[in-house]
Amino acid sequence: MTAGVTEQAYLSVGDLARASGVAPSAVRFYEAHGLLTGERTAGNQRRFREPDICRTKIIRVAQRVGLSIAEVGELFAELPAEPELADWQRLTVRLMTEANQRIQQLQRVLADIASGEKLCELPPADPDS
Amino acid sequence: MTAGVTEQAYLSVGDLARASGVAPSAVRFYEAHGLLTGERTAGNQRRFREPDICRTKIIRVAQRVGLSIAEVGELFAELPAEPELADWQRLTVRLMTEANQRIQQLQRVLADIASGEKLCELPPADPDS
DNA sequence: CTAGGAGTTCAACATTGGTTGAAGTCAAGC
DNA sequence: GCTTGACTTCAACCAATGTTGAACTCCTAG
Repeated sequence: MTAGVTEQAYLSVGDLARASGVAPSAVRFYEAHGLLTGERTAGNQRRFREPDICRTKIIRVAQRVGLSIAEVGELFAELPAEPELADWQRLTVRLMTEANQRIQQLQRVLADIASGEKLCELPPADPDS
Repeated sequence: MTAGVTEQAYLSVGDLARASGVAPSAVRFYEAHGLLTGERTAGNQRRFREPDICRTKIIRVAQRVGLSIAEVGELFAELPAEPELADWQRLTVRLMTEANQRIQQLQRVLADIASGEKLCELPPADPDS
């Protein structure tokens, strides 16, 4: 542990990983892809802030929705430097919209399957034989 | 074209690809992974049958549902050697069930996001300060 | 001050679902 | 019987999403 998380608002890679339920390697990966922005200590170690726990959890949720890392990046790109509650809320609304769209896509697939005799005609009983 | 598809029920890779809307390389890929089973001509070329159009279309639909190639393989493994209408229907029912499960998963994600203050506590206003 | 856990970078590997290219073969029409 | 397009195999490559390992540094407690 880097420091009592409750005392200081600084999180090492491991702290953030534990707090948000991902592997440390994933945290580094997300930072490398611009989803998280770490400051560095004099000794070149990453130090995150509590909102990064939020960001990391959002990444996981967004992935469950079906977004790629790049898409999460676009989402995060709309956040201001110091996001406020309203900003996070807008983001979650966008996520929910996305989720609903994926649901609708699946429902279209369902409809396609249901009308599926068109997809899969069995050899249509040659009228000549 | 290998032969008038209407005259003979034999399909080359290209015939099957055109008929089911995938690339020839994808057809070979599916065969290599056991989703399609081709006979061979004396000259070592693949020859498919009309039900393989059906199988190929099902592969695409299953992928839209979110199944992996391996999962489609398991699905196909339950088909008898000469599937009848009822067999195909059971398969499509399974696919629709799968699709519904994915929809439910997305709805759980939606619920998780909606209850999302838990996910993303903003710095919770330290009571000591 | 030193040991040991946690951090660093970088490269390689893994998986999924194919595509692409090279080098060579088949088949069908003229 | 030859040309031409479609076929064959095999290996390499692509993108996404990380994980793993090697080699090395940091930092904190004792």
